[in-house]
Amino acid sequence: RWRRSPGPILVAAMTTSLPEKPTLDGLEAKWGRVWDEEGTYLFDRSATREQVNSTDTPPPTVSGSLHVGHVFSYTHTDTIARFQRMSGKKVFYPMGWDDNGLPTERRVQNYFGVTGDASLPYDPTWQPKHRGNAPKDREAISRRNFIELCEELTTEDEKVFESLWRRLGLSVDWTQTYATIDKNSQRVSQRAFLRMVNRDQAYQLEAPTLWDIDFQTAVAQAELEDREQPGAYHRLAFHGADADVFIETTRPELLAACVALVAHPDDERYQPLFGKTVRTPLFGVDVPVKAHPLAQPDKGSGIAMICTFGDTTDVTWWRELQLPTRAIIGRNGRILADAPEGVNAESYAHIAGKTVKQAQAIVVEQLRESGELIGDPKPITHPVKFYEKGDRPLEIVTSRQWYVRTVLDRDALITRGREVTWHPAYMRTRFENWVEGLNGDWCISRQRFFGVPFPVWYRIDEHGEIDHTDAGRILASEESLPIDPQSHTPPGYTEDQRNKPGGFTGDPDVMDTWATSSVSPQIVGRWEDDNDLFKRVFPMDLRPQGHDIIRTWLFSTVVKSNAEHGVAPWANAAMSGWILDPDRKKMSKSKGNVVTPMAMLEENGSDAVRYWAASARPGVDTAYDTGQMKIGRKLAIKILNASKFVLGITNGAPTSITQVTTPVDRAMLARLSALVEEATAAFEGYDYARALERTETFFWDFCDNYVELVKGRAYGAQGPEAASSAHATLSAVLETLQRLFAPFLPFVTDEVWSWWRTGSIHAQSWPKVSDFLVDGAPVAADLAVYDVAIDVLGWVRRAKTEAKRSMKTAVTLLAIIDTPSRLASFGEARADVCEAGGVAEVSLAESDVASYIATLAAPDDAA
RNA sequence: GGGCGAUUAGCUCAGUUGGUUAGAGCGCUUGCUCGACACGCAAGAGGUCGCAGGUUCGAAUCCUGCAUCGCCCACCA
Repeated sequence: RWRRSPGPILVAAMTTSLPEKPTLDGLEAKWGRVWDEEGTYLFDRSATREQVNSTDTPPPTVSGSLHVGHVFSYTHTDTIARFQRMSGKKVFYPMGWDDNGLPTERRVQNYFGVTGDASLPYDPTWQPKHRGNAPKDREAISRRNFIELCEELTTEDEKVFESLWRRLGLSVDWTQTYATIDKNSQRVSQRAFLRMVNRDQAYQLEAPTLWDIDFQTAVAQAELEDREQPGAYHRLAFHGADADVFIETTRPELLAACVALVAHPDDERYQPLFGKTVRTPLFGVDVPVKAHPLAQPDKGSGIAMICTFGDTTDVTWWRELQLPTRAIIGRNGRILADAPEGVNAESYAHIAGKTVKQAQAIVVEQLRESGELIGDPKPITHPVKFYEKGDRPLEIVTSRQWYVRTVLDRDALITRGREVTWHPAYMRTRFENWVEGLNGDWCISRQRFFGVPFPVWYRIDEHGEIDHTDAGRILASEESLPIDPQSHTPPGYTEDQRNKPGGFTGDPDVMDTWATSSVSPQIVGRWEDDNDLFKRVFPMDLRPQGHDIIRTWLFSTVVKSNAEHGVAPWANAAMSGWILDPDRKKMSKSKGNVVTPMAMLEENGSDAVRYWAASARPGVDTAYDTGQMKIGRKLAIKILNASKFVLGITNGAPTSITQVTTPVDRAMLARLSALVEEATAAFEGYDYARALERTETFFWDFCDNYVELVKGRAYGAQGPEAASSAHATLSAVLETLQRLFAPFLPFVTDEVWSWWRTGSIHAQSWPKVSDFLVDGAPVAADLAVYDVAIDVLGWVRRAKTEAKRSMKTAVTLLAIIDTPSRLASFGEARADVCEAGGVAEVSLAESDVASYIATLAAPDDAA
């Protein structure tokens, strides 16, 4: 088999030798190392705010499993960061690790087989007995031992994440990393908290709170989700002075906690009862009948029992109607041991200590016996509130918690949201829906171990009572942060006064994970610790995140920024979509269809995976699609081969677009300029997918049509000047395409760039329309020359294909019938078309309708 | 109950202010080893643009209603 090798002259003139057989293998390791060594992505902190583009990178939960969705959305952000960098911005692109909160605690519990117990003393010599595969029965250890394990494990997890991100080619500045539990983050969270307390934007309150009985902590409205659950309407008889009143309830076990009945003020059926009392069945408590507009006449019997507390409506009624409290559910979800005052102790004794579920069965049985249950319970399914990570329904218990004001600031928060440009724009509606639907302030305290503590102590009076009032509260000074009130001593006290009468006690709670994540811009910008840096990066340019956490992370960040700075925290918020199974269902672990990201990268190559991710338009849910990755891989290989070929012809020699003289080449240059304009506009609108798609389409056309068209001329078939025009055009297009692809395919583009240029392509400038001006003006070009040339070349190809003949078959005569204008355009490209198509002779004829007749050489002639 | 998306070829999706025969890739069919690339090249088949009305010279695109799917929110006795 004959194959021509590159001539010695070409090789000698090469600035860099081209590989004989280019490959994608090993590019991730090779270029990842170079970028790291050369500091390609380091932030230049001497830049002013105007010169900076800053990204508020989402800190992934390191204790969670690595998911394909991470790779997907972080790639989107990376393409934008790379575009900004090439556009001349000093890019501030940090990386955070969310090692805060419950996911970490859970993972530590399972991994080491331990459980935290605040009552145990710290044991510095203690060592875990298990690492992975820990048994179910867990060893209780002190809070501090537990936290040490959290830190140990998250450090390991962070390494796994970082290696994945590097492999994926994120252009993160790896000197700018943070963890949501590190000292800096703790200091920023605590400082932001203290300032909100001092401005009365945060406050402590003992009140009914949504409570997870398994995690034994308060949870916030934002962490709730509804789940359809089976239940049943139980019709109960309350005893009035004249007659029984019937209510329907799904929670008969709360009967002992009933404090009133309520009906709508306009409900004539119950108006006579308002102001009177009725006696509860079984427990024999006299409760008032009240009127309230929230009561719905068409629901159940139209009159409801108010318990403390069955749901959030109960809390509203209880507060607005100023009802007494008769709590019966404890923090562990079991019925309290002692009956509330006035409740029949004998009946109560049956349910004391039982779970809610057990208590319900017992109460129903007792009601049945007493005849106060009317008929059989009617089964229904209804939505019940759950903590999003929980397994049992939430209860409402009274507890002391810290809150951040949000309800009163609704208007300001909406305004802040409108200062942000949303991508896609309709996502803003979700934010506004959420803000408008707020029904309480944001509860930020959690009764957990691993998290940022509240920098607060409380005085203990001489009777041993903790003083939670303003006077009794001791706030840490900002200079002392971060502090842990469990191990640090407040000013004016000594450690031996801890938890003693006349002494002090530390706030036992930690902040909700979102209370820390919500200051991510302040954390990465080192607010108050390095205000010189902060003012160069804040407010930030971009918050990328998933649309599922608009009500949590996005919302809470706006709350904090509004409270502290009075501005929106960023100019743009870009929402990425979900990753779905190939069958369009949301990917889930339980279905066993989760692909590990590292395996995905290794199998397909990072550029290919990035191509798949970047092909999805902003905010759109996307199927996991290896087919799309294969296309990306083919594209990357094509870039290798096309670059090798073009550089083989042009020698990699420097060229100038002033050498572009041939009409076909001028048309190509004009098209290239239009591409740059379009790709730039797309990127500026955060539509990376569009920029990629346009560039890709252009590239394949360039390879299949333009290169084929000018190949002969580039080899010198039409003389040196015509060849030089082709060389200059090929070089300009190749260089521009390499740059345009760089944000998407960073590995292969830096590889091909290195074949003929020095420095990383990622440090080069993004192409500009002004790059294609000659003497200050766009290149004079007739775009039709290229279009007609490609049309005619297509006809020649079709004729050969339809005849099932090889593309090298000669065309003895090509008759072109077309409009005068197109025939004229063809004349400008005639030599290239004939060369590329193997056309010996052309005849032209005018007509309004384009057509052609191609006469192919006889098969024998080909030989 | 309120809101937001989506619905275009077998599959995954473009279609940017309404404008000539609706596009791409994958898959499929038929061919082709021309001086880069078989992880390639060429050509081809394949769609009444969810349904029903309306506006317009002209609608995948604008308006109204409906259907299906998905998501967000909701005080759910």
